[in-house]
Amino acid sequence: MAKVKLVDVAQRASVSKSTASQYINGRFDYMSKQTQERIRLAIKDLDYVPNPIARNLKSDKTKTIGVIVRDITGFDTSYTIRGVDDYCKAFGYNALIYNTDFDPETEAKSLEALYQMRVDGIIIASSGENNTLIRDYIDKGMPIVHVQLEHDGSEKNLILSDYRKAAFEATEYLIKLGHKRICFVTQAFKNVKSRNERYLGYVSALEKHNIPLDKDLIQYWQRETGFEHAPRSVLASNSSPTAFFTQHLAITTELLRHLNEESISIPEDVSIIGFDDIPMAEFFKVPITVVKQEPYSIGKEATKLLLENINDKHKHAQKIMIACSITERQSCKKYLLG
Amino acid sequence: MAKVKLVDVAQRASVSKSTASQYINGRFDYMSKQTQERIRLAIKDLDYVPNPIARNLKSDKTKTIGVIVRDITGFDTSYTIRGVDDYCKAFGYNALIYNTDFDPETEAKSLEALYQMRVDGIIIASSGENNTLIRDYIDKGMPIVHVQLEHDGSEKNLILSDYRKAAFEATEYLIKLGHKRICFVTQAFKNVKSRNERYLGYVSALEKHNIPLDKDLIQYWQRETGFEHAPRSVLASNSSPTAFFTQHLAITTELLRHLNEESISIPEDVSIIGFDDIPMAEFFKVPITVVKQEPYSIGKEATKLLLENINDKHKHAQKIMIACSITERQSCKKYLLG
DNA sequence: CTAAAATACTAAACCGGTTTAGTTGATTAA
DNA sequence: TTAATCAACTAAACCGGTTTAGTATTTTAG
Repeated sequence: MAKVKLVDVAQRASVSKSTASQYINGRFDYMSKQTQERIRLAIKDLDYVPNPIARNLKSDKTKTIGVIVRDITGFDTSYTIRGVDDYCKAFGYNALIYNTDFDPETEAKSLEALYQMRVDGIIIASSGENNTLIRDYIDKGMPIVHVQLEHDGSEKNLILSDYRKAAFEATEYLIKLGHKRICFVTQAFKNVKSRNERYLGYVSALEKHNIPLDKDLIQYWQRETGFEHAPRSVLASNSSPTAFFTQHLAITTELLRHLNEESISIPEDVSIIGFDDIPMAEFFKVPITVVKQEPYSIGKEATKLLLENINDKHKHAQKIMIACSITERQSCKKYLLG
Repeated sequence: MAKVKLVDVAQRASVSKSTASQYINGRFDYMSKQTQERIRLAIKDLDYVPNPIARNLKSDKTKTIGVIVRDITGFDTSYTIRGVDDYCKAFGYNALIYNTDFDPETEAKSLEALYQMRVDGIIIASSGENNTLIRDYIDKGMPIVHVQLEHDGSEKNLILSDYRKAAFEATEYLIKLGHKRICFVTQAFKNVKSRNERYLGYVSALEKHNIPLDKDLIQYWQRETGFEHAPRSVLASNSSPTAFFTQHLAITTELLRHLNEESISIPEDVSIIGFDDIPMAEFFKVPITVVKQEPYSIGKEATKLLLENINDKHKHAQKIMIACSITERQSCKKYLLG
């Protein structure tokens, strides 16, 4: 590869390495026009390209950040990454992606790998299982920005959707269509504040419209095992919901699959609104109405915040919330009965 | 951040930097057990982590590869990236993603950026507009593997789907359903061999079944301007196709949109088979039958080949083709008339 | 008993830049 | 006239490792 180094340039321009280096870095303060010209020519003639590794060694900066996500092939995730990457490139940074596949151990390993690699900072959509570990890295001086997920609330820098407001609006949207028994389908709350926020939004919409909260309408889903209670049986139960409000694309997808299998029609038999936009929804048998997040903006904002943290160590922590919006499609119908 | 360096370890273990370095690199050949133990402890006590930048400087390797794609948010592309990344991580490499958004100029810039960064190699799904440039980089010693696209055939290392076979099979699939007038919808061939290969597959299936080739059934689509002839008018023309065979997800999508708008039913009015799998196809009004590529495998194989090239300079070039498969859904029906 | 070989290390050069602390000759101010 | 200032550079240290060449001591072979 390119074997031309700074000494070669310096020699050809008949100056010292130091002067050549100054030129490369645009510090022409005490350098005659002729010298500048000579160096310029030498660089051009030799096709010289500075070695960033050597530079980084001295500066102790890598101009690289790490991004830890669950899976880059996720629809929203891929856009978050795009946002991160676009912002990075615009400021001369590179992003290294680490996929955890929802495994906290892989997450911990990724964190350590990025730390050892001495990336300048990390953006993480964390599992919540490694909170102490993450705090350790922050204490060691690694700037870290959380995205998408807030856990115990100890996160200092984070960018997320305004989950509470979004859930409130989605719930109210259904209520205004006449729905009163709305099934809220979520993953176990655990210590995930972002999930709880959605719940609070749901609850406050019910409260505003004087609809009593029915605990049986809170249904749980797990990535590994699916629904705790089959959607069919939930529909047939006493609480007999007229609408589902699913909290993740994965839940929406699995619900749709279940309903299809049971030949339960949407929106005739039950209405659905889901969190997260759906690819190619326009071609669905029933295009699903969703609460759309802004993954691209989240990626951009997260990177912006991270770079600020990297370049200004005493920047105060920030929590930024990004509005969601309802994309109305055809999975919710007016429910006229009491 | 971690300020502990090799000297600190050496000092604490009362050995020289050299010996400590040997230990770090697992060369215990001439080192007493006690010394090893002392160094081991020193590393542990000090929580020492070697600085990869310093290492790279000496080895002139970055343990990083570049990946140039059109857009990481693409469905297939995201899986290709996943394949690349998984393989990379397994061998201690990192992948840097560069999105070009189909712009040859951005592609050229990405190439240059990666070159300047001294990545160990590059995987590229190229536009075909920068072939000479790419050749220059190869000549400068940069290992480059092409994926997904073959252009003038001068590409030495490449991994792609077996387009000809796949197109043959898709066409034959339609023929066996009774279709004779199959509209082949493609981007302009230009010098893109991969597109031509598909065409050849289509043609040879027709030949095998003694169906004359009708040039009017070759229809063109462009990313910026869409269809050259509206699908509606193609259907109404003399060649009146009974099936469409679209060569890209983007084409399939736009065709679907057109047909929807014109209330042309699939598969009643016309059958469709498309290249590239479709996300969430199971929930479509009409789930589309597709020729599925294996983007994940392509990513893996490409990386495997690239790493081989990086570590064995005299490896001979390889062209690897990966089989596609038809995923039968509901967009093709038997066509019984002549 | 002695030379050769093996063991267990270390000093110093090196990777390719950046930066600090000078140096030199010309100009300016007192 | 002479010290102080300034313009235009350079030598050498430094970043944090790896590697080469070499040294001192012990063991083995003849």
